[in-house]
Amino acid sequence: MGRSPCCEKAHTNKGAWTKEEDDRLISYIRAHGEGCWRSLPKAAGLLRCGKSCRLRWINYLRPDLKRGNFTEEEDELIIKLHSLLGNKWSLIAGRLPGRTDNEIKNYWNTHIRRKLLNRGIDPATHRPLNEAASSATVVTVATASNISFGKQEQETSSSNGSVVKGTIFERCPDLNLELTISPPRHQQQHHQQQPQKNLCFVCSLGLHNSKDCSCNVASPVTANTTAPPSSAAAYDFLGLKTNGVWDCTSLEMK
DNA sequence: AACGGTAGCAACCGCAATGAT
DNA sequence: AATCATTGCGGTTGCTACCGT
Repeated sequence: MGRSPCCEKAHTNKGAWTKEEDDRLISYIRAHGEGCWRSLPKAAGLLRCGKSCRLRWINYLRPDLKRGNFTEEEDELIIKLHSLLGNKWSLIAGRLPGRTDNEIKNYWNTHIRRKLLNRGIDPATHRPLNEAASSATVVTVATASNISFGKQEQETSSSNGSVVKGTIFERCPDLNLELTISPPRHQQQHHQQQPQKNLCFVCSLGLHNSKDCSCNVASPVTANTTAPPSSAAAYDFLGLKTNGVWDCTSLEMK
């Protein structure tokens, strides 16, 4: 038994959005807020499916979007986050205020991939191209070994391709690339006003009191973040192990 | 000026995850 | 626990603008 279609395709528009459709969607969401995407098109008088409305709003009509070129800092941040998270575009987007997952994904595919290739780096593995080619090991986007927990790891690659430590950090030593746990976008808006402590990567993952902590912040970041007891759990938390109760998606509190 | 190739980006599609019943 | 509905994500497609010949 197949899934029911998300909308009556025969009665929906497709393709580029018109100014009038945009206006209708904006005014409806301003009046009623986001959500109920399935019923929104009918209520807003749009001949679009809910998914299309959601995509249009999230990617282009949201008022908090930052349009325009990516800065060099954003470039490097995306590269770093991609090395940690892989193609988790929504998570990466969560670390770049005003940028959307779709925008970052497109930017990655059109600009950053080429940029990395020009540097001689495999955009998929973030390792040198010649080395990536010779390595028999499939290196997932975020090997546990290239996460720095506030310590400068200087180990270089081994011949079997198992370990490359700190390569990205060495390339961009000035960049503050610490990940922080954050709620989804709509929740972020409520929390953005609150001042945030400067947390190290370990604490940002909820691993407080860890021996790897470099910022010595003892209390949890948020009340509903349960901290795994060790840095090994951080690897799980990032989805670096296979059976993930702790996987990348857990970075967003639902 | 015309044409073909390429790059960039908006939008769609299918699937997985999550929530509700 | 099972099923269905809905939402969200990532991969892919297709259109348009730009550039070189």
